[in-house]
Amino acid sequence: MKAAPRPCSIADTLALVGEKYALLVLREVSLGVRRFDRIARNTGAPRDILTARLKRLVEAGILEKVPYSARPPRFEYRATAAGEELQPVLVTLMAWGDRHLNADDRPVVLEHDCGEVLSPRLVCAHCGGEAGRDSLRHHVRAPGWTTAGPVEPGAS
Amino acid sequence: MKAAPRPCSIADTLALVGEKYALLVLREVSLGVRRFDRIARNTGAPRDILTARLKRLVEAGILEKVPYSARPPRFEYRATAAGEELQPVLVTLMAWGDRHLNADDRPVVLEHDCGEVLSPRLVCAHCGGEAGRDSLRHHVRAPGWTTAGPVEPGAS
DNA sequence: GGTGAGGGTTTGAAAATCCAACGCACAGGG
DNA sequence: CCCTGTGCGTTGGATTTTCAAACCCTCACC
Repeated sequence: MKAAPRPCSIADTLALVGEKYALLVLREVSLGVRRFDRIARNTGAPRDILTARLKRLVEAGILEKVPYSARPPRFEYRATAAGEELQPVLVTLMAWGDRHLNADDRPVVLEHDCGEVLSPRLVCAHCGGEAGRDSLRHHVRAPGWTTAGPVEPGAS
Repeated sequence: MKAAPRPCSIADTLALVGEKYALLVLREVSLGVRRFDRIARNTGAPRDILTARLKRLVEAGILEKVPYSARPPRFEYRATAAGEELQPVLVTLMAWGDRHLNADDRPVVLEHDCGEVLSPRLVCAHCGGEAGRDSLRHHVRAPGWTTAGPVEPGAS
């Protein structure tokens, strides 16, 4: 055997949406841009790559194809419920980039219902307290693994 | 000209951490795994790729090299403040994978200070209200762009 | 009948990935 | 001293992906 990587939902999620352009496609769909040509232009993805990404995202249940014309057969792409649940990922990535890369002029600003510009904060749904590094503890449940690595750090 | 993609902090952030393995490296570092060999094994990244990713993340100010042995010269990799601010991204990705891919047996569980298993929630730091799709409005500030796309949808 | 839009597929060159092997610097043991 | 092992990479070559541009097909419209 040749040492499987750590079992992890982050890795599993990235296997679906971690390829180049996948999250940008989702961004466009979230913005209401649902057609092939527009998504291609707005993301910069080559058309053949976009074809592959859309196919994968549809198979993963993140997007769905909805017909908007029968003849010729034409579809648009919409986020499913699962797809919409990825929005916090987009928002969080955007907030990081706004802070660290585009501090002086943000390309897009999100306005929250309350009227303020959104700065997103991750909290515990249960107690409402901040969910930051210092308030979290990892419990590795995958058999054979610990926080540091595999139990048997070499052999099989 | 050949049509630049939409200016966007999500894209800018992904240009740094969107390559394969980059976020998994950050995951390991966040878990306290800081040395080359272990990161390689736990993520599954080929060693040459890992070299490239670490270099890029260090240059981006997300990780830093800290010497832990002078002779032979050896370094470990730690998250900078900017790097730690990416943790919400990891947590959010993990939550999605836990819900949609590993619902019946999560490889890793996060426990919040309050004693409960964390389910993360994104809120507005200002008012504390949920920051979901329906409570957000996009304002595109980049010149020449609207929510739907470029102002002049073809020409330059 | 010609033109144009929408949504892809094809083609071939360029870049990134993967994996195994190698290199180097040192530590520890015999 | 010699041999082995560990840590951290680098190198070489085969394999995949990406990319950009061109092509194709179906219709709508004039």
